[in-house]
Amino acid sequence: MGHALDHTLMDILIRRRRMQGYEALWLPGMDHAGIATQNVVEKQLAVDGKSRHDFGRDLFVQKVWDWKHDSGGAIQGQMRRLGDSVDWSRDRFTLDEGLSRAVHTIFKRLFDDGLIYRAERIINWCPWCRTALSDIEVDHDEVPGELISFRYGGDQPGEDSIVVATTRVETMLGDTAVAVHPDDERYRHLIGREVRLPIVGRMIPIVADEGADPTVGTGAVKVTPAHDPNDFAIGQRHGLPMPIIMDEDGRIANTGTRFDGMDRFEAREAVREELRAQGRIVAEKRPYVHAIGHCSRSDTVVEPRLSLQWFVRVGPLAKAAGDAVRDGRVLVHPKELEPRWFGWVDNMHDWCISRQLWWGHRIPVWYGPNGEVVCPGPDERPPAGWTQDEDVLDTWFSSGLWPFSTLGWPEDTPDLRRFYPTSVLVTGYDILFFWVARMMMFGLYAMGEKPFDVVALHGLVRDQHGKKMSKSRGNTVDPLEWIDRYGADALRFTLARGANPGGDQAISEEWVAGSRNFANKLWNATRFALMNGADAGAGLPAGDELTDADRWILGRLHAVTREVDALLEDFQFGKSAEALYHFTWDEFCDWYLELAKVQLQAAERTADVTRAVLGYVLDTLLRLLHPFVPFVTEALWTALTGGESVTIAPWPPPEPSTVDETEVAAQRVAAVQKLVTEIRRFRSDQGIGPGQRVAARLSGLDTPGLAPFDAAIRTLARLGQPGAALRPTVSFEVGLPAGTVTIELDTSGVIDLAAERARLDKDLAAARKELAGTEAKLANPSFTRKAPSEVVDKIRLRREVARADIERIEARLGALAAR
RNA sequence: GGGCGCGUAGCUCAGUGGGAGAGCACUCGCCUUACAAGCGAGGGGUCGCAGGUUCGAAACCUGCCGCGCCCACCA
Repeated sequence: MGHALDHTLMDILIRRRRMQGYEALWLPGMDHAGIATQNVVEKQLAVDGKSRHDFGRDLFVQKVWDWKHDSGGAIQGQMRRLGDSVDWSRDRFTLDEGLSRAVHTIFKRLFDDGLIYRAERIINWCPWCRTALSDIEVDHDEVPGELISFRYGGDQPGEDSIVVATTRVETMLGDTAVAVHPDDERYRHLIGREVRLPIVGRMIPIVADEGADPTVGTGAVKVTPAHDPNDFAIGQRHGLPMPIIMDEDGRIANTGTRFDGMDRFEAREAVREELRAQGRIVAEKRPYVHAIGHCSRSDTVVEPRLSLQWFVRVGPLAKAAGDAVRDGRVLVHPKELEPRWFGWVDNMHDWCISRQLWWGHRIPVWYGPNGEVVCPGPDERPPAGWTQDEDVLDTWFSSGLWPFSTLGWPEDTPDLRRFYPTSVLVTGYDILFFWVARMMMFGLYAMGEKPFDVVALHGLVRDQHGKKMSKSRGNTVDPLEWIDRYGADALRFTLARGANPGGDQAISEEWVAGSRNFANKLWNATRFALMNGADAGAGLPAGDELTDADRWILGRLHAVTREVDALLEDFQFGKSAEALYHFTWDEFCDWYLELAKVQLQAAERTADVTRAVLGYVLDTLLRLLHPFVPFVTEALWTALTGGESVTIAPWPPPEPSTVDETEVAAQRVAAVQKLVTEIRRFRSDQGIGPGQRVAARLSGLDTPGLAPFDAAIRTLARLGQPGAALRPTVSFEVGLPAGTVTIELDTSGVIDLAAERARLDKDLAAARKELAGTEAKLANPSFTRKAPSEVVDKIRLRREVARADIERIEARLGALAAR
């Protein structure tokens, strides 16, 4: 689902840019783990004579790298599960040639610059995948374990002894020292002496090392240099032996004890019990909850292990990646995620890039018969008889090349010159370090320039309760199922609507159904417009021919256009989708279309103007919605305009057209909405059926300028014309900012007095509350003195409205009581 | 241990100094000639708790409680 989100957001940006006249290039790629993602390159279309129409579909170039074969860990995992029935031999697969060349090229450059080296280090080893892992491929989870304290030495009376503690007892088989802090008075007398290592029987020294923290545990720490990063550092400082006591599968090995061949967890218990039998255990804490590393792929507990691996010296690369954001060349959006970026690039360990997998880009280093090590270039041949390193590269090593290798690097291609650096990378924040950081480091290093201007990060797609989707939880959904049921547009609109920068989104089938309903609404609205001769080619009529309703919807349309423009420039997908949703449904469909129905019945010229406005608004609206709802808008827009495709239609310009007086029009329409809603409310409270047309006299329409809306109000509120013989049995008033309208109805003598009283009581209570609130504020001298005058004026107006409402409602209630 | 963030309607979430909002869910009434995947009306919130700043706080500050994520070689 995350892939669907990437694609959706990216495609929204792309479609808008193309409609704006940019040449936009979308570079999707399948990375090793099957994560689909993409990048966009956009450049203002240059002066090569192409009109906007010329670059319709065929300039929408997509380069799809089929990297899915390059999936070391994932395929390795599958192989294990499938067993040996599949032929997984290395030469059954081929790597993309261009990518291999790019990988080789950058490896050599880094190698020659001394930024790649081979060394014996403690690395994270996954005994299940049987490979080294980089730091970020390890997840730290809290698990209940045990903390065992036990005694070394002291076998004979008077013999030196020292108590150490560990959660991994079995590692004691590889201990080569015990370390204490040099200033620790408790152990000063022991420094330089030796104790006998239980079970194994070797004598090991007690060394003084700053790395031992006197405040932790007993202050004495056992040292297993080959199986713990701290201990490795201590071992290096003191020149200790570093025996490896575990094989690649995580079994005890080469200790010369009976534990050899035993799985590490099995050995943990066995060694503990052996120590217990020897009476050495002085304390046991269980459960002892502590964070331990798990392989992010197989969830196996990772084992720190001394081994010979290849590393990237990340110092200068990470510094450059941090600086690019620090000095503003690259924008991390939203900005709140910047600290996360800096925290990482500024404290990065060297990157272990060698993997002991059978699939992937092999490390381009050859070894000679006398220990020579060379890295020949892609076009060079290693000396005959030399052998290539068996290890392959971390998948993220090749992924990091993506922004430029997809454009042809290392060749100097026109694409590369034109489109690098790219404009924006859209991806989830969960991949910031894995991938974005690699691209930044390699882009800055290989190209000498940032790979993108903006990193626009979105969040994770979660289930309807905000829980992370996972196979084990069983709450994953297949986007294709929803697409089958509700359409691709519905899924896309849902994802776009929920996408707030850097924020996770909960998604459920109900949301998708709601989006489907929206698309359906849009469809029906357009159908209605077409049935009534909406004319998108007529152009906008002159201002003085427009009704207030026309002016209002046009003003709103232009406001929404500007709003959506601004929001999309800021990657606010959710808010732009929301703005379009509400404009379409709540304003265009619910009100303008209803008002238009009346105008279409009016004089011929008025009807024609309405048809032109309908065409104009829908044409614009469909173009605005196109990036969000591409398929439906394509069908509707081509039907409406007869144009070739909305994908190559121009994006609506932000400038409002020659519509004036929208402010007055907006006020009048707002008054109509209030009036109609109040009449409907009265009807509803009185139990007058929606289909029942009731004759009514409206008075007071002139003052708020609503006289032209008389027919519209009657249609919307289902009121009939008052015949000469109308004898109103009931009347009520609606207070509007610019005047009060009185409605007199003939309800054939039937009126639900209790309901009417309840309605008025409720209004009265609200008005009294409003009056009390506003009066309290205005009675406060510091408010009138310190608050801005426009705020004070607004409160005064509200107070006056409340007073008028109360007076009117109380009079009505009084009249009611008299009956 | 460090960093970031979140607690607003039943659920999922917007709102970030001046009248508490959306979608879905819920109640009532409607097959009203674009749409029942719909229309109309309505109910529902001490905006986590406590202080503070301010004329005014859901919003800004401090503390507390609860939750989440990322980073981290503490035995």
